[in-house]
Amino acid sequence: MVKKRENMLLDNSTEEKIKESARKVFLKKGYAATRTRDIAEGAGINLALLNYYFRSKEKLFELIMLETMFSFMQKMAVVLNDEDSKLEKKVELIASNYIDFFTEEPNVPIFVLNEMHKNPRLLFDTLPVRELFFNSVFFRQYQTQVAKGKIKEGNPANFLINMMSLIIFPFVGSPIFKLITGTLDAQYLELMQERKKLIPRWVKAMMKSM
Amino acid sequence: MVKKRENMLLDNSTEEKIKESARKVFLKKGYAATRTRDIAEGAGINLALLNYYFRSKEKLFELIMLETMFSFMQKMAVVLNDEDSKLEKKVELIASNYIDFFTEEPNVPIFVLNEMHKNPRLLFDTLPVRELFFNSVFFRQYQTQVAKGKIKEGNPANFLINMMSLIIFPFVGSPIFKLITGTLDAQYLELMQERKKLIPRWVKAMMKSM
DNA sequence: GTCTATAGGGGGATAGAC
DNA sequence: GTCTATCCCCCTATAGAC
Repeated sequence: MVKKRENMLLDNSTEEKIKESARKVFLKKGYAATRTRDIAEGAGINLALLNYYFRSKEKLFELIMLETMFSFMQKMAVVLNDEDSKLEKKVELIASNYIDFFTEEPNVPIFVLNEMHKNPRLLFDTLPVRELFFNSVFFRQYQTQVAKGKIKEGNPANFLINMMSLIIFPFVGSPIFKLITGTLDAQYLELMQERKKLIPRWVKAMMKSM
Repeated sequence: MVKKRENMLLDNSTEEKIKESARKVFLKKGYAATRTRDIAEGAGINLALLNYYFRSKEKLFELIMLETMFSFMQKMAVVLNDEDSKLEKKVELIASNYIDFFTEEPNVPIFVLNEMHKNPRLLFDTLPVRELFFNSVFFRQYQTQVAKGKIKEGNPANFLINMMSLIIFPFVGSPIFKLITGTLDAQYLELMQERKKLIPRWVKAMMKSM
């Protein structure tokens, strides 16, 4: 269902062209403000053809959403269950992966969060996120650290929330942060790169004092 | 321009009823998905009357947006410039104020962030946020701590970003976090309350190791 | 100020030719 | 598979009566 990036780029089928265009427009404008006409135009085809392939705007949207969330989760899942790396290294990898991902696709976070907020059902139809997290090597390692007293005992939810907040929110709130700090786009991206190394340290420091 | 809450609640004028309804619908659905018919219905008046008072959907939206952002910023501004409290106390107050605010109005953060992302111009037309922050007592205190070596030297932007991330993101990503951690709505709100006290500690711990 | 009625346009979806 | 033409609903905005 979800093809590899290489295949997608080589695949010049009409269906793929429409999906690429749809992805671009949906991510930029959100579901409600998107016009199927714009998607068609972006794909270099006709409106009728869009409906021929995907039946409706809604169906096309759900497909794009599913694929986007899947790639979103997958980035995490791979790292979470790596047996060879330690907890701190995993935090570093997660931060690094997501920061690279969002740097290339800056609209993904706000898009996913917003649509999810409007329609939480979209979440349930996807993946067993809950099991994915609690059965992970990552979580087991976290618990070990707590048992050893290296991480102060507390709600594990806070660990997850804090880590993801530090990684994702700077992208979600970028317009405000850029304005307040008077940072240009290029500088801001540099800052995000620096944060790859800082976030693991911060997470570590925080968790000692929960 | 922006009236006090007490006045708003007592003010039963048609104009105010429309604004209240508009606020509710816009916050819930976002600009694009909002129908002026729904606003009118919610206010118990007719569609024509809405345009009589506010000229257009867009004008009404801009007004609501402006007021929302204003109250958003004001919450911060008051604390930032308090001469009597120390830096750590300020972080505590900011966290506490925002968590209470978002608990009452859970749609505000994602709404503001999303609309701002779609149309960053909305930001520029508001307030001199930049000056507000850098000329604040808060920022001066931050610099003093850095000079004293109590906060490790680093980009001040990170201080702001991290604090706001820990405060706001849990509300923005609530659907996902609830799902992953298997938390019910009431429990999640409890968690947010607990975070009022935890966030200042975390911020402090982080800033020692920038 | 408030209403009813309607203009006017936009957008999603389909029929039907090629 | 792909196009043109068109349907039809929905939504914003306004005209005009009260």
